[in-house]
Amino acid sequence: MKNHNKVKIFRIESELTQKELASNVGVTRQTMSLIEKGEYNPTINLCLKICYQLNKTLDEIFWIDEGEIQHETSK
Amino acid sequence: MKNHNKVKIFRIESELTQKELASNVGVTRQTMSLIEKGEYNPTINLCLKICYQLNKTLDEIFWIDEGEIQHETSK
DNA sequence: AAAATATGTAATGTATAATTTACATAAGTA
DNA sequence: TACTTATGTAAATTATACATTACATATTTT
Repeated sequence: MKNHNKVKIFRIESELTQKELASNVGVTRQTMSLIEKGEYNPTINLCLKICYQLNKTLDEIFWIDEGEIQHETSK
Repeated sequence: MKNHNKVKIFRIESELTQKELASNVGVTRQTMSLIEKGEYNPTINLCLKICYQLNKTLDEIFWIDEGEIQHETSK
């Protein structure tokens, strides 16, 4: 299932590059790229670290309403 | 890093057993047990499914303030 | 034009989330 | 007493999050 989130939006607002954000939360740039594109399903601990860096909450960055879930069949 | 959350609290409020909640979100009872105990670091998709079942948001169940993080050295 | 920065992505490897099977205990119930 | 229900946990396996290395393109800067 695809995983939209608002990481890219808030990262740019914070004037951070993928590399900087990735480094700050302890993952690689590639991992951050895939998370932004919704192609990885990050763990809650990593989501929390991203929240702390971007000064946002889980709901602000990662909440998806139940009706909006993208299942594999709809890609 | 240990992963406290309020899954157990809200599960009991919802009068669900571990088995029922696990089955409803598509994991095993054992996995749900470990998540409740903070010994697994679930993915955001699984967290969202748990939220939908318990009618709560990510912040209500999984938010942890940055200062409250338990690192492995403090266990 | 050349060099540096920012991002995308593919292939392979490693760490760990989650499964499966199984056994254990406590508490309620027939 | 036996039987069922709810939970904890351990060992072995599988699936997948994430790392590593590498190469690509577009944009900016010198």
